[in-house]
Amino acid sequence: MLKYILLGMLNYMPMTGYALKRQLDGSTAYFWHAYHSQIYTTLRKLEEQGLLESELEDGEDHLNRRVYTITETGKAALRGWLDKPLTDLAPAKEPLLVRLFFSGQRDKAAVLDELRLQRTLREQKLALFQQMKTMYDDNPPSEKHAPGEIDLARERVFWMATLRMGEMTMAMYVAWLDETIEKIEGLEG
Amino acid sequence: MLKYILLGMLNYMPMTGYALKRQLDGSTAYFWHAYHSQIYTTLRKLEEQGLLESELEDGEDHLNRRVYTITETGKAALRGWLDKPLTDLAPAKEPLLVRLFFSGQRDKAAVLDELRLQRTLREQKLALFQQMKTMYDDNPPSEKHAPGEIDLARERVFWMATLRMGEMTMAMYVAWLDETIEKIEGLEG
DNA sequence: TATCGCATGTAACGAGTTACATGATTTT
DNA sequence: AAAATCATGTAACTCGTTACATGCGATA
Repeated sequence: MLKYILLGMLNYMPMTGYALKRQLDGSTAYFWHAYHSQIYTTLRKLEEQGLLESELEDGEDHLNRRVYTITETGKAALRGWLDKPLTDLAPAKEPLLVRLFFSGQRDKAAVLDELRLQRTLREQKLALFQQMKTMYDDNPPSEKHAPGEIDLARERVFWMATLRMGEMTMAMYVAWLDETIEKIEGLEG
Repeated sequence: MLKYILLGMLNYMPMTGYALKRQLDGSTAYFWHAYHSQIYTTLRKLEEQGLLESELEDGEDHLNRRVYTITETGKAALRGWLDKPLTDLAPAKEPLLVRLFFSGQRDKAAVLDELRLQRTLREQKLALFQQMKTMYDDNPPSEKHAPGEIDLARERVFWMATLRMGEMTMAMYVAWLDETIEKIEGLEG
């Protein structure tokens, strides 16, 4: 999956591995997280496969900045992947729910502490998403796009949809935690 | 993580790998999915580590049924894990959002088809969760539990909370899809 | 007799995580 | 002078996925 995220990002513009890491942390990390170690190795692999090309940027500073550019083959691979729709649900992986499922024999106070901490974390994320949405709304890309160029106004609709999902997910999670905390508080012991 | 799911399940009663697979598919799979191949290999590993013991059940039928039982060491490992609370958010992995993020240059109709299919799938899951909740509610475990035994009524509160999460997640997802589909329908091209 | 459900496993691969490792530049 | 940020990578490991493989018993 990371493969296509990298191709997708480099389809907007050439970038270094480091820039990609920062870019991902500020956008796709909310629905697909990756470590820098995996990013660098995947970039090398994609270059070997001919989907990317790289150049050591020898500017004034002599930092070893390797800039990756997507190739035509890479663009085709990205398009090919996007053209094959998802036909099933992604298998869920929710550590907190695993823990809660088996928490019947745990100390009630400990469970509540854990849930309340999670509530705080989710609420922080919720605030972050709301802030990001506002930032986006305040900076609309008013430029008209040239033919052949990427239509940023259109892209924004899709990016905003993922942000909105983040917002809704966190709000739902907080609501569920409130409900669950209340139910567990009602238990004896 | 699967390690603790298996320990958690076997903490209720001894079971075969096959039974565990079915058990998981009917409960924890909604927040932690696993293939049978991984279940069998993990069970072997846990036995090597002394957290489980197994016996070939030589009953009337000569099916090679290997029944796993949790050891005291296994119970301690499970408790130890449950006692260490989660202090962070699980990194998200949402393939649909990855695809949507990079779908700005895709054919509008193709994107809508994909989202509508996902809507159907989530709605089916939603109906399933609601049905499961009703089933649970109709069959309350009224037996009093003996001291030292597992309090099923209490367990149920935790199990129901995970079911409720499944329900809320799917409802939220459907609502988000409706919203998103509408926005994309409004785009030109 | 053919297929379905029960029952168990291995092998190869790919994805993802954690830890280790280095060195330059910029800011405090 | 120290700390933070920029910048890139490797190695070992664990986890997860896909495919392959087998055989019994019950049902259709």
